[in-house]
Amino acid sequence: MTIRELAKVLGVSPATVSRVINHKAQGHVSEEKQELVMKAIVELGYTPSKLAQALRKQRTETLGVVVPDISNPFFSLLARGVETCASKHGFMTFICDSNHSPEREERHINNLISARVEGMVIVPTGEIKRDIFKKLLRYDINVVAADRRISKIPVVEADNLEGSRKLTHFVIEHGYSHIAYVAGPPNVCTAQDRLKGFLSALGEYDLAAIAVFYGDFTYHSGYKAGKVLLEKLPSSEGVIMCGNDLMAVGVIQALAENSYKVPDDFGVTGFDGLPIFTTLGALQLCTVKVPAFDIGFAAAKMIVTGKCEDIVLPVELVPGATIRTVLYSSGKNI
Amino acid sequence: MTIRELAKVLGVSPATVSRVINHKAQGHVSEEKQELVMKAIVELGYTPSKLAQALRKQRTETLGVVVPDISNPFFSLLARGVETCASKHGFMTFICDSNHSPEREERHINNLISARVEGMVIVPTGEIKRDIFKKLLRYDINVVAADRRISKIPVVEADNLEGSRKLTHFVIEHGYSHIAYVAGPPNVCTAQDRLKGFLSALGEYDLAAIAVFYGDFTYHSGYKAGKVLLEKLPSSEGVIMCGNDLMAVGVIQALAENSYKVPDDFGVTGFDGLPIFTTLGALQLCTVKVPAFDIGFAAAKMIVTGKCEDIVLPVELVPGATIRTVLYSSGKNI
DNA sequence: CTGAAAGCGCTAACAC
DNA sequence: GTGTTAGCGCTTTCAG
Repeated sequence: MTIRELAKVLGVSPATVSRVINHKAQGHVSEEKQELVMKAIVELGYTPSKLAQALRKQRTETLGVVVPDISNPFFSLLARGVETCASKHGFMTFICDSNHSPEREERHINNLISARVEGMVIVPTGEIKRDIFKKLLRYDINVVAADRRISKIPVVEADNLEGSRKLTHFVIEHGYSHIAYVAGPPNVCTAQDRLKGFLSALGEYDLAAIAVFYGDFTYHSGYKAGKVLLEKLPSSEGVIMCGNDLMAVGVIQALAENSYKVPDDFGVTGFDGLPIFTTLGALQLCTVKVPAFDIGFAAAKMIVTGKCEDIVLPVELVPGATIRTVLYSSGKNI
Repeated sequence: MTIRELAKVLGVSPATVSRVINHKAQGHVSEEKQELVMKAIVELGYTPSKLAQALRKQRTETLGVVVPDISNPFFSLLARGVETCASKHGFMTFICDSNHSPEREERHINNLISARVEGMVIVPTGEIKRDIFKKLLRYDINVVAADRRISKIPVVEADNLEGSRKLTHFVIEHGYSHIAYVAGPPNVCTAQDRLKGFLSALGEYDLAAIAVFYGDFTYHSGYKAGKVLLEKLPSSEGVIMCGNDLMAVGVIQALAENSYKVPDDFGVTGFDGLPIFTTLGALQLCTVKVPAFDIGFAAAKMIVTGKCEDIVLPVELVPGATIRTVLYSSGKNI
């Protein structure tokens, strides 16, 4: 069923049908023919081909979004933000999963270029190669980085540095002075920003970290960190701050297996503030809420509106119940 | 940059370029010209337009998948399964989020038809309307339902009935005889199957449920159920079985707020077995693992291979640590 | 081995 | 108001 067939059935020209499909009938197609066409469209189940439309109009009205792992609630929320904004502007969205692999990421980007998306938002696994840039430019496709900065493309990110600093202040002001940190991977800028914020806040109080453990943002690495750090921290006045919620949950699990209670024996903090984690288990995680949906939404908006300036979104401290007040513990009065 | 421009630059015909792009150069294009073309492609950053290709070949090699909520780990895992299988066969995937709304679902299906996807997998929010069916047929688009059955289209689902029955046996054999159930929404068949399996297993032991609470699969509804059921169950020998993990976590939270421990005071079970939940908090949830990824993968495979017969995937009991052994409690010897 | 030409489904400029 | 026509970027006969 093509526009031509439909036109033939009705005894009108394809142009007439096209005009009503595209809402350009106003004053160009008689009322009666408009109704005739519209009725036939629903009766025959005709649906215009976006392919042909896009080819002709030179506009696909599609967006792409590439995330490292769609089954991670943070990224799927971000993707949802992109889709929501895109949909609002009549765009369709290709959601792609790079599985943390630069190769898969590149393949997806190429696919999206080939699909002639009008723009894409990427949570990048690393820098973007020269030849990819060339193609993007060649086909006039806007790219914006979400959540993580990379060179030469605009970014929408959260204020991880400030969030981490605030969280650290909050912890210190609860009386903790023995603080260990479980950082995310060194090659991911969000992880670095959070670590930096932590260290800078520590510096302001003339404190030093008991230990810094490098994980990879997974539950498992948090669990391992928990096991290791257990030996370095004094129970009942120690706190383990984590680069994200998932690792915090891993830490809590590790502590639980050694019969330590949170926050009675150890304090624990996370980062991300995903609904799924903050309210999970018996207690509310002390964390920082990063607006994943908003990041995606803003990134998509950049593309559809064409305004491409960096955006840093504020974050919000979630006090939770996984830290407590520590009093005059090791002779140190805060 | 079109194929014609590229051809002109090289002084060859578009047909020649097309042949090398489509790997149809074997014996049709001289070695030297092949290399010439391939070099030019990377140097000029030429990427063929899938739009034009699809229009001409009458094959888009794209799939669509519509899920109720992409930020729910179960569905994003399912979507990932679809995407993985599709990608393996050279297909691109449109992932759409219906947000549990039949209207949004319909809009997405229409968009997918318009994009001329070769097939789509849907986790349906309800039945599919006649006129949608007509269009699907008109454009020869295969649809398969994933996770939930609906009329007249093939389905890939998990064996919820049997899984729930097994889980209930498992619980009863641990000595529990005071069992409450938190069901999912009545209009979702997975919820109904799980409830049925539960009731049937109960019947085999001549037991009756203390109470059945209807939730909606959300954390919040589990939480509410927990608060309510607290008053109906005897502590230390009661168990609350839930229609999914998320509600189980809500129940655990509600219990915790009333200073009840799991499994010491109450047993709790879930359903889904998502990695994110089974290992969360201090204890491993007793649940049934539903292969979300495999469901999506199998559904996509149905479409790309054209074999469309219903599939029921087996599920797996995860013992966990949220139930314990209850001995000869209320005079009832199991 | 290579190129010319037709046409996939649609829209927009132009005629009437 | 309406129809005719050309052409978006590509593939694929068909000739040579």
